[in-house]
Amino acid sequence: MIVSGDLQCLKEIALLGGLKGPVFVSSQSLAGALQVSQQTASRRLQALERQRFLSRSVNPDGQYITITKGGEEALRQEYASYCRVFATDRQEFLLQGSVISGLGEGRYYMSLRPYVEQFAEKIGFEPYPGTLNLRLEAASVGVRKRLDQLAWVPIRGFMAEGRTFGDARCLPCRIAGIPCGIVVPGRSHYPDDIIELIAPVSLREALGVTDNDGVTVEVAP
Amino acid sequence: MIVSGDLQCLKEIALLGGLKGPVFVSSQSLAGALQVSQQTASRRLQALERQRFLSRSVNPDGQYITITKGGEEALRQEYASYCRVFATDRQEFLLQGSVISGLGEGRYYMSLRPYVEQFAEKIGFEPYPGTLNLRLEAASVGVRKRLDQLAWVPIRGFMAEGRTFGDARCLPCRIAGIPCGIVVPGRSHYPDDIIELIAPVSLREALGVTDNDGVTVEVAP
DNA sequence: ATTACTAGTAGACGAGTAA
DNA sequence: TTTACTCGTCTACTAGTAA
Repeated sequence: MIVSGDLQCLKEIALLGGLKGPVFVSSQSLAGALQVSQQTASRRLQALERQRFLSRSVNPDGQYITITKGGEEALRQEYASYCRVFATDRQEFLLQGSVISGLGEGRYYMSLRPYVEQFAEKIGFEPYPGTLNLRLEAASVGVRKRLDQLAWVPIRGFMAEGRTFGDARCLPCRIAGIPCGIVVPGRSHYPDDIIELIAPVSLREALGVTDNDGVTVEVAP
Repeated sequence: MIVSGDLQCLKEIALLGGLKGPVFVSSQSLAGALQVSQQTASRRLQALERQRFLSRSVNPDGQYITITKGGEEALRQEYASYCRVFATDRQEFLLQGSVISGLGEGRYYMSLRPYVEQFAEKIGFEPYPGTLNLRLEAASVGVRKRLDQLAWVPIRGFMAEGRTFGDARCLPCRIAGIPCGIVVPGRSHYPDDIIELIAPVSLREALGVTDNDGVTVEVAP
């Protein structure tokens, strides 16, 4: 097991080209890059050599360093860890739920021009006047929560007819290839297990579904 | 500057999902993963919290940990290093955005000789005094983040007229064949969806664009 | 210039333990 | 069970310096 300080040193040499061939380095310059003393850099190199992560030819005016197969292996392992951390960006989320009846509010809001225009501009389609409400499976509720980390599109509220229409946010997604959006009203705390969807068409018609039918929503950030 | 031991700890939490949301961890289990004592793991968490790389809610039976923006940035920086080490395939990135008005600061900075000379030397052109600001499409914001893994050209700050002008970095790119550069001020936390561009000519004139017009930026490392 | 030894020491470590 | 404190040990650091 390589210690993190040594690994950091090995990475620095790799950045200088130590994987492709010998690089000329002084313990002084390496110390600068690692923000440690020259002595510590020197000791790190000795340690890495002893563990056979690199090989050196030490000269009176510097040294030529090459990273060995073993060293490359150690670096690749670390690289793989970071890939796993950030590969989640391309991860796909699937939500499973069943159709329920809403209160008809969706239809009202989706007919208001200021909202419609924002959706058209920001999401890429004019929403059909009406929303599809889904009750999520228990297993999907956790997934739903993770969606909050993604890049939702903000929808601004407005004033009209003497009242205030609040902010909202929308997350683009797909159902059976149809572009949709999960819409969440701004402040009101929505139940965890209910989502409301907009689409350019009537989803009930396009999918041929009615109350209690199962639906899968795909979110691919 | 985050020390390597702390970074290793932060990475471990990221692997457990600390970037997506709170993860439940005990210092004991973390200690096992890091091959250190429970006390050391606990100390690492305190250090990371103090440096605002993560936030915690500590309970009598464990703790919920979330990695902050700052922590994610530190991890991405490390990831970027490894990407540079192992980058083999050259891929092209396309950013789509629309022209917005800046605050006129770009014009000021791009008229300062120490900056101008560095751009001329390192990027290959003298920047026109003024920058083009773009608001990125939602879909391009993710692409923008990935650009951080490429090899940006560092621009050093300087002192003049009794004040300090900060570091910056620049990534060469093209718009409609015109060589450009994306410029990001050193430390200041820039909005994710805004980029600032320099070019040897006035981009507004050369492209014939004005506010809200769409522009495509090509980055080919 | 270099590398890397010795010496002295700051600080990181794990053990024990309280809350 | 937890977290995280104190404490004693010893590692790992920097400074000085030889080759």
